[in-house]
Amino acid sequence: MSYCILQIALDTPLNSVFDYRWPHEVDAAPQVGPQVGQLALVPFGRREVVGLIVAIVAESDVPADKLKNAIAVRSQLAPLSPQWLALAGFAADYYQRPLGEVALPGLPKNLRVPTTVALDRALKKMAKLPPPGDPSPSGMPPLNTEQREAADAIGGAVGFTPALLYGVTGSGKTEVYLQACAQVLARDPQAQILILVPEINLTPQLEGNIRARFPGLMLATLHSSLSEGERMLHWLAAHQGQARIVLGTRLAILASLPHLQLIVIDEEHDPSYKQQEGLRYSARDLAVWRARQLAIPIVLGSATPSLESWHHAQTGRYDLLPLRERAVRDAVLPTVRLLDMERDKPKEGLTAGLLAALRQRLERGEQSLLFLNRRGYAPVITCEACGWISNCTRCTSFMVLHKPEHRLRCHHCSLELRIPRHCPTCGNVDLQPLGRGTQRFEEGLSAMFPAARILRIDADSTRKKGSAQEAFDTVHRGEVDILIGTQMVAKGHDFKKLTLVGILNPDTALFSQDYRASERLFAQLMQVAGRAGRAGLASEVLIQTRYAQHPLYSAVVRHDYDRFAMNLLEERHQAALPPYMYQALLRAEAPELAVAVAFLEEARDILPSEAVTLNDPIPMTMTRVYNVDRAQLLVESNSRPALQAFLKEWLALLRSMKSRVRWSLEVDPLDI
DNA sequence: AGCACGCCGACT
DNA sequence: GTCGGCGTGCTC
Repeated sequence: MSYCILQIALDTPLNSVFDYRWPHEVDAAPQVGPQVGQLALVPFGRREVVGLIVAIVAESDVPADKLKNAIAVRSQLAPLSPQWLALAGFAADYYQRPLGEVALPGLPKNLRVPTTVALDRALKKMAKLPPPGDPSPSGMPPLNTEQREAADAIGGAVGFTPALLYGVTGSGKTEVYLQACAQVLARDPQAQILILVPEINLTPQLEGNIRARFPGLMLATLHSSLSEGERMLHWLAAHQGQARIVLGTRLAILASLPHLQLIVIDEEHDPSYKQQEGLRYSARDLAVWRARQLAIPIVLGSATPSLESWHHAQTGRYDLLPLRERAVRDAVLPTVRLLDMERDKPKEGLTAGLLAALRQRLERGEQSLLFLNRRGYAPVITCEACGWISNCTRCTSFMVLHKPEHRLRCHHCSLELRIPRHCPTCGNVDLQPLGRGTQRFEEGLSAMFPAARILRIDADSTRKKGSAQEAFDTVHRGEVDILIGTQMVAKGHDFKKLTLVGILNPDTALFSQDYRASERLFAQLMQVAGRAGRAGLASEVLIQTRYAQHPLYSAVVRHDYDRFAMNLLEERHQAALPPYMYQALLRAEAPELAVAVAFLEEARDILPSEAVTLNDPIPMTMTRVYNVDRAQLLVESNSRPALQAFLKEWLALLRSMKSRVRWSLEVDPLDI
């Protein structure tokens, strides 16, 4: 009996692999032993955990008395492919995290427990499933010329071919995806396709469309609201090649797909492709890397592409596939008009122009949507006598007035208070709400349109599970005249009777510290505007603004993304910002701001570099959240490899500082 | 990150 | 006298 050494990546912040002994017969055939890419159960400290075998070697540098034996190898499961391991390895390197922290959390939880009962049960179930089936599509609608060209370009592409499918709402992007998929599936009887969407609950119709188009194929979905049992089955279906199409959210980019031939990223500009905690990866960027590595085509679709992708399309790195015609039957671009709040003074926050438009829709029995990214009744209450305002005691933010619940609520730490009867500092009983949220608009509208059926949809009104769906169903059944909502109503849903979209207070994003705010605002306005005019009825988008001359709004009015993007890219170029600059952000948090800043100052000076610029630490805009102060340090370079090389060395030094300050690094940050 | 050990305050 | 606070130290 001799042994080999398994090098195993574990889900721990420790930046290394761990060596374990694996006993084996000296002349055992090599294929019966453990293989790279398999999972293994190992003792780790006082626990038993599942890790990933990343290498098998003869000797270990670890002292023999420290080496333990691996307990078991999950040999019933085919190993993850070298390509998959390379993807995880790239993500780990690029985002500067240990391999195990990247590779393991993406696997179904039931694969990572000491027992194999769930795995064995799932494998048995999968074995009973009928074979993959017939890839032939049912009912292919005719395409217009542009759609045909785009579908053929994607479906017929050979090798790494990144393409940006640029088309407004209603230009028929989905049909292009589906017909490109049909070509790929028909060509290779094993081909698998990965389709990513921003949020799966918002695109239930896409799943339906795919199932209807490819009735004989197995489709697997991967997203966070699956049960553990479902997740295991769907993951296995992808891993074993049975699922020919995998539809998922950003986490699906790490799915094991041994025969992947095409990747589709729908709404590629959507910020939810960026993970906002833990490993802060961009599923879109990893997808492009994965496509390059596998030498397969990838299509990024959007009506308002991210500037990064647009830039690549302009410079020829991506093929630009424009859809400029309206292909969807009855789809009409809405007319966008600006309502100048300086001239048309609002009443209850609503201009005369918007009120008239609402009245008209009520008379015609059509629906209206009012969009406002601010929930609650008023963002703050104040005492006019002494100037007191409702600050949160734990955060650098205001306590938001929630009138129906009779509460002041902090949206950052969820602190709740009863509404004070009088001013806490001077005793004045006359406390005034300042500004307007969805609840206040709802109240004002009810008073002005007592006969109208008004529904508010925001995080507060849909707290109960299933209540959001119920609310949307009510709108779809036509039982709502005026819908008022946040973010939540901006995506996905097509309301057939909706002919008016009012945008209530978009101006704040125009002057944000965050240089990406205007890019996001434009995308968001175009997206909400797309909710109207889906059923051939002439429809209008009205934007209430104090800055009616602002070029962003003129671009929205003209539906002119091209020009808007061109100007924005020019600005970014002048100001040396992404996509002309590569960034990373070091964040630190501590009970005292000074401690966090001191840590960042030390970090700034620890590794002098020519190729990267380390800016001075600054407190975050929202400095304090839940009694913790946060600050950040921006690292920039015009060379991605230089930035990467610097970060690797820098992080090793930071880790060795052994500071008590909690810190984290984000590569390619979206919010600054 | 877990999960231990370890040494000082308010409870049955 | 114990339960438990979270400081710090380790994981092949």
